Amino acid sequence: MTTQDIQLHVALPDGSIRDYPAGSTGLDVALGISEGLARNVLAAKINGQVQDATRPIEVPADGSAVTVQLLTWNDLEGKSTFWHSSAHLLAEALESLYPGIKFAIGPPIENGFYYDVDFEGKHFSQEDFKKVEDKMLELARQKNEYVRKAVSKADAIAYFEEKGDPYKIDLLENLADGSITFYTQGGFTDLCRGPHIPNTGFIKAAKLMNVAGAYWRGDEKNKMLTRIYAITFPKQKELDEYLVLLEEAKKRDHRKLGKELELFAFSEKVGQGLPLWLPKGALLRERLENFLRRAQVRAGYSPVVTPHIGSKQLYVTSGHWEKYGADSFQPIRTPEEGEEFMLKPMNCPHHCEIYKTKPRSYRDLPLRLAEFGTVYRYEQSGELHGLTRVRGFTQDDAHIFCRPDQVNDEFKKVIDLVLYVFKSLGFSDYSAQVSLRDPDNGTKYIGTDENWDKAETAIIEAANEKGLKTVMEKGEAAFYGPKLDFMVRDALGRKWQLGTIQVDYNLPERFELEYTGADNQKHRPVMIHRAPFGSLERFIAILIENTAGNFPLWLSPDQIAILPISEKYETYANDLFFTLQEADIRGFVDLRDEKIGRKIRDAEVAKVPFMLIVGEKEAAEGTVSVRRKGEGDLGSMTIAEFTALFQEQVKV
RNA sequence: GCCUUCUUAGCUCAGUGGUAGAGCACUUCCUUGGUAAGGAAGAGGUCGUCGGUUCAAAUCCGAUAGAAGGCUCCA
Repeated sequence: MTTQDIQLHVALPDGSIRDYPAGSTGLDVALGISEGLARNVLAAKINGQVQDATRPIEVPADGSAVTVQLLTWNDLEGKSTFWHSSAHLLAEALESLYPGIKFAIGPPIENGFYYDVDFEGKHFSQEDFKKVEDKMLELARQKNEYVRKAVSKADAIAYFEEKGDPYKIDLLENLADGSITFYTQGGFTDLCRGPHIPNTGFIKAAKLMNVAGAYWRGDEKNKMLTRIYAITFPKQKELDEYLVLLEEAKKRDHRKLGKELELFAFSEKVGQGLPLWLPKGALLRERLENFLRRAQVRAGYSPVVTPHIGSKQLYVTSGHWEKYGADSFQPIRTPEEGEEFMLKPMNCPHHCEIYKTKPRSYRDLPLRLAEFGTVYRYEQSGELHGLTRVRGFTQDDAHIFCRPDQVNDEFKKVIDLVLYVFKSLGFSDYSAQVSLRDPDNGTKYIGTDENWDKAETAIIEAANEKGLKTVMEKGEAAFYGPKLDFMVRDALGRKWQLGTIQVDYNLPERFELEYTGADNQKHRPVMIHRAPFGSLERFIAILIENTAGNFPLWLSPDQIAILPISEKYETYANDLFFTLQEADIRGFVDLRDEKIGRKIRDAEVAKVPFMLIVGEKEAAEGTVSVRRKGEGDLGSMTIAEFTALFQEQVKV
């Protein structure tokens, strides 16, 4: 290698600079470091841009160093490249098994990838998974290279016209000539910007996860395609581990645990999406409500109660009728007068009317009205999901009516409250999302641009001042105002909105809310809508999945189980039960004719935090033998000692 | 709402054309047992519902209800 050959300066992530001949690829760079690395390189990140590891790295005209990061399975971008290439492999397998099917898009996702396919009436279901997986692995073993080729738009269109792939042509319509590339591996060529892994041989394990319908371009007016979800791995062992992980996650599913722990149920007769809270679930709910009630008293909220129905006119005024009339249960009519009432889909209009019950002075503000308000919404049947998406649910709702100069401060106080709630319940893995309006879709919203700008600025400023790490999402706002949403994941990794805080300049206008200022003039208050839990139902669902049903002591429906060794100690057990009940400790006595081992096992399975075993010794000494769920025997102690231990652990 | 799949005892599930089965739970009896399942017996299902094909349907076909995974939606 002569000096003239060295033209490419590569800056590696560790800060070192290495020189390579012009025309070197990411793989060459890897080879220069170690052969092991070269075997594992999936793609290369060149100056921040991910590209094929097999593609020559462009030498900058000014001779400056190029930053190169070699991506492997351990990098998120390496994984997504791997899965993107796997999507092509899936398509190749499908095409060879079902010639003539049409392909739409096949992107990588968080866990794996999917490909949208038009089977044109051909049936495809889970029974076909195995042969597709086998075909994929068979093609993978051929170690076919992913070959990149730039094509003109005309040639690209001609190719897919010849092949008869209308979706690809549709995609091409929106692409600029000169930027179009094809990738070919084995016998399959796809329109694709790349990048891809070097060859199919990296893919050692493949599993189709499920099939689902998906509208072309996500528009329900378009044809529904078949979406095939799949995942691949560079090692069979990793697939096995992933499947075990999925099984574990399913055990935490709130629908499963809710049934097992007798927290809630659904009944066909009652109606879909309408949860029935069983005694234990209701207890849990009540404790959560009381927890927040106490926090809200400290934060200066005033509880209010409003009816479950409201005149349709109320919602015409608020704008909910116009925006969500079709998504609400239709109005109930009184038989004589023909008045129309709606099951309330929102509490805010009721609270606005409470505000209006008397003239308000600037001295009265902020006025914080809080209610555990149960609302009903006609959610699409296909969208209902356990407790996370239901048709009747209770919001821990409150509306803060304040002066414009109080908005920032009030908003920050609400952020504090939401974070306090999350922290108390052990939710550390949340993300904060600023949900803004979609500037291209004005008809979705009510209110003036000026008010929207004010509201959006207020949220962003308050979030920044609180040092919250936020992501901005356009088009996610409520129709009357922007939101700060707190998102948490469920056991299967799906994101749900829990807490929400919304600034609203619009409803005060619609309801003509006023207060008298220090200047003796009428002014318009600003509303902040907020719900730290969001909905009790959804919050509890996520709580169940986060804790796998092992609730903190203060929330446990049954905090103790008293387990007499035999029926001889029944009286002592019952006396103990009443004593502890006096100390506000809740639970039950297991009087079944079973051995102690059995009673312990059943209490453990029912996830009861404390087991109190009483027999001859305890009855004689006035003690209890304490066992903590998941930990085991703590030894015997007096009832007073146990009560003290309990009080220590029951604190929020 | 749309696509795919599923629905058998209280729960978890087996049973693919010849009129239903297991484990757990439940009831009764025996057992009075000291830190994760003591033993025995019993009871329990018009196989989601309605209709069709068939000599015969849990099983095949259609409709309908509910559930699951997605898509669209989500105040």
